[in-house]
Amino acid sequence: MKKYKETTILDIARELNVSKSTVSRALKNHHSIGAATKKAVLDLAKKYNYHPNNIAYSLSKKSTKTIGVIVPLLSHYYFSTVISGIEELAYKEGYKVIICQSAESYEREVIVSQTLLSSKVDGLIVSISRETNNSDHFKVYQQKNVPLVFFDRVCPDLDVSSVVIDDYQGAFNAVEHLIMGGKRKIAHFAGPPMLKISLERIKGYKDALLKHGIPFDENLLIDCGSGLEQENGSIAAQAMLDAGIRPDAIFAVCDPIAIGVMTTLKKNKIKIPDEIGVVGFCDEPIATVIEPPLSSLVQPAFKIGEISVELLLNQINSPIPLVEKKVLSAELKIRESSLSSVLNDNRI
Amino acid sequence: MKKYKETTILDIARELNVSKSTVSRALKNHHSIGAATKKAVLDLAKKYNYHPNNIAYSLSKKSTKTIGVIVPLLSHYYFSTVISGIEELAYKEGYKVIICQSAESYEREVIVSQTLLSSKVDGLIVSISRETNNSDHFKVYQQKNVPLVFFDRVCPDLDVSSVVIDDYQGAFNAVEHLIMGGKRKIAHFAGPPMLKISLERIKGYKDALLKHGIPFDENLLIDCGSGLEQENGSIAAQAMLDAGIRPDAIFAVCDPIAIGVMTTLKKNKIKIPDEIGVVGFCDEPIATVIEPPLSSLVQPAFKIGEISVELLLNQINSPIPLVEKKVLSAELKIRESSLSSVLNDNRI
DNA sequence: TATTTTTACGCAACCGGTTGTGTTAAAGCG
DNA sequence: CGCTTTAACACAACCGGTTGCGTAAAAATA
Repeated sequence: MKKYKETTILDIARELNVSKSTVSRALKNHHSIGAATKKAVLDLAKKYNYHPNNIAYSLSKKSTKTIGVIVPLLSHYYFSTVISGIEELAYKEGYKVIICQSAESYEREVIVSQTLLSSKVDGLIVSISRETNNSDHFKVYQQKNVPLVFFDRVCPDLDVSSVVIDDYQGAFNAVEHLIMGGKRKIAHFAGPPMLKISLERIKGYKDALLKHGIPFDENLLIDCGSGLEQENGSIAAQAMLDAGIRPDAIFAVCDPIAIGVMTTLKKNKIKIPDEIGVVGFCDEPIATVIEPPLSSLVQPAFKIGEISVELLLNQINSPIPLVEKKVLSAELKIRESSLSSVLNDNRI
Repeated sequence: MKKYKETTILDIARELNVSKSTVSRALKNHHSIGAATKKAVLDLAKKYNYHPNNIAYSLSKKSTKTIGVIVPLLSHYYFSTVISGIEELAYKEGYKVIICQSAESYEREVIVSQTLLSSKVDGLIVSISRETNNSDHFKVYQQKNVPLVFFDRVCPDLDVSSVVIDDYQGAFNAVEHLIMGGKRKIAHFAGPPMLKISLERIKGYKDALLKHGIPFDENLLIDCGSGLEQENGSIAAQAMLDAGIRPDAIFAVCDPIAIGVMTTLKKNKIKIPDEIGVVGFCDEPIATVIEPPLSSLVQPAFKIGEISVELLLNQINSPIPLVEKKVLSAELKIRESSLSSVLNDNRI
């Protein structure tokens, strides 16, 4: 499309027989500009529908007033909620937000992080893809002193600000809740070992068993493959049943997996929660809709977004490098899927 | 954070005793640069970890190679899928994507559209908020000749490129399907009248009734308030039941509403689909998980995203203004929620 | 060998803002 | 009334790239 000639500061200056700097200053109400001049400039700006050129501004100020965000997938309720939290605070502080998805691909993550770097974002908020096991593309940020905050999924080898939830404690509580309900043979459908959160949740699972004197059984630690989707849960659950493994409860690394597990269990006419209780992680909206409603660990997603921005701004405004790590706790929301009928009998 | 001195094209030029332009051209493999010089430049660029400054590039080229996207909410599976489609094609064509949400707020939509304009996006793809009934903020785009594409939710008073699905036909098919299943007293839970899609779906609903000789009943056209969330559906459904209105089928303007309706029906011990059949619109993933699985109209969301980019690029590359309107059809996915037991008897 | 091409690169303007440093005339001061 | 302030604005450099045009030397051609 043929380009439209934007009216610039210079156009206004010429028409008013003043200098560029005068117009620039008039536009931002600088004190050293006469009232009459100011009015003339403002009027003309309105008349010509003047819009400042952010690009030029950014180039001269060396700041874009923009923060970049990279998430694995937008289509997860959790991530889109975090983003809402990020936007809320960012806009309030006069920052724009550029959102990118890595689509759970390491390669794509590298590309968008470089693009964002070249676009000179003032800071970056990231939750890494599940494939990512190299952090060189983020080290460049550190090298160039551009503020970085990780949330939820962090790079274990990077010492940067982060806000995560206490996966260990969350997992521990979930499993203990199942034990309290009289469950003894509790399986864990685990996430990709690449992600620290997977490992933390496994640890919480094991420690809860340990605390209650239940020996850890290798066969009950189920690998869901590389995916975190419903399908992976379904397949893994069927495989488990086919292998003759029959737990009395399942703690899944995330809700989609839990949902997949539940559909498979129902298909196999296994009663939830009586025969097998289920607990998920994340509390996606779907958890309340499935039958029976799924117990899950609620993560304060919106707050995580806000805190991420807060930590980022702290870095942006700090004269020296800053590293802050926040840990929030996930709250166990008990619904029917884990409400064993023996619950009351076994409660301590 | 104290700013890190980025190495620029000029730094490299000085160290090599060549001019800026030579370095610039060497970096992009221009033919008029000697092989030795090229290599020297590339080597030094790598050594200093040079990253081109996109801001400067954009300023001089008057093109940011960026397309803006505004959606009402990221947390809807439909929208995030459209975005994936947009990103896919955009990246392939060398464009970056900036995603913003209006949060279904007119005010926020105006702000982000202005921000995007100042950021000099090369084009904008929009699905408007449900509050929006003024299009001045988009007219500025037209005025400045920056390409615009609407998808799904369009501004009725703007003559611009758009890609929408055939809401009328979709609704018609859904309702006819219910009629074929023997349903006669079919209610429609409608969307906000601000949105054209709501009106189209109402029209399809009415015409399907008409075709099959069923008189339209005002009382069966239910207003869900301004929201499109599950809660709105629940409330409206309960209100309907409380008013003594008892249809034998419900066609909901979207899946969340349908889900809300279903939960209320189930709470009232009404059997789905035997007593009341339900059909939604959008085919969110949740539709397959709820019990019984929800019949819905599948929108080719990913494709809608791709086509939006295609239409946008057509404009960007066209010497003259261009307006193309694409209409895709939604496919009815029949699941249990609308599979009336009398289906076979009544089929024509 | 004289002349034309080609190769390889430099110069400087330009994109649209911001900002430190003048400069001039009016106002304030003792 | 002479001198210092202050108000109001102009100049020009700068941010980091791109690009049209000019030019000198080397290569090709006549």
